[in-house]
Amino acid sequence: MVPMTASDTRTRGTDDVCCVPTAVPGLSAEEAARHVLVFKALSDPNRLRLLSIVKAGNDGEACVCDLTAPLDLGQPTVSHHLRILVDAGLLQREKRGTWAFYSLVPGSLERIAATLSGI
Amino acid sequence: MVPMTASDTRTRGTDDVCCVPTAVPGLSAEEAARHVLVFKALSDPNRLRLLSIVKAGNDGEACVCDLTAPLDLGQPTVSHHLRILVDAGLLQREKRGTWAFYSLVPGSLERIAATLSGI
DNA sequence: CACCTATATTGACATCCATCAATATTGCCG
DNA sequence: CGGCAATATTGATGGATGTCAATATAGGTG
Repeated sequence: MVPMTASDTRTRGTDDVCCVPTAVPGLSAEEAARHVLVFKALSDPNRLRLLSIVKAGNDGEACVCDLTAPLDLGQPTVSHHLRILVDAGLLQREKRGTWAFYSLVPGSLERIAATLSGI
Repeated sequence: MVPMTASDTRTRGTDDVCCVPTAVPGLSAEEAARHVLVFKALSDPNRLRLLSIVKAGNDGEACVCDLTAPLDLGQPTVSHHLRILVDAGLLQREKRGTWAFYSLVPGSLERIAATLSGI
């Protein structure tokens, strides 16, 4: 194998060399672990639908009982998903009387889009 | 409980009613299932780091042997993650000689950002 | 062809996660 | 206070997933 340093800027082709670590390490393990929390929250189809329904709801909010029927899921499961979305910073909860109303955290989706660019 | 139709535009408060399905159903189950594939691919810290290293690599590409060491993972595991990223449409693979070079699919991150807005 | 290197695939295993049933909590109303 | 309605929590369970060891494939070189 031909030796090749990290500062070598040649494009590597078939007859060239490989396995030269780049100078830029990319995302650290800590940054990656932080970013992944949001994507994990988005990694369930029912949670995507929850976000969608909440966003489309009256005044941009919806209560749990609005969300159980369209998803064909039990109430505890919906509460579970909502908790994950709140923990990820995507939804916020406001209790009014017996009901809990969920709404999008302003700017949260835009913040995720920015995270994507920074990857 | 006070009856309330779906076309009622009042804001629901403590002394009001709940459980009125919205006219707009939000994301369908099929759309959600399709969108979730990409977010699942982004839901692993090592895969985020792979994307980051590939993007920062020389000519925006990197081969598998560039990726094994910084992640402290075995080569089969790295290949496994790369496959998931390719299947999700985030990376593309080009084989040159013995080596396989991976690079970002142009516009893929921007497309995900657009997906987020459409949720 | 024989051998080596880089990458991919397979199988096994431990862990995580979505879901539900059952139960607890909270708040309203009589 | 007693009861009811809405939501949250807990425990259990089946299925998905990340990881590795072992093996297979493909391409280059002698």
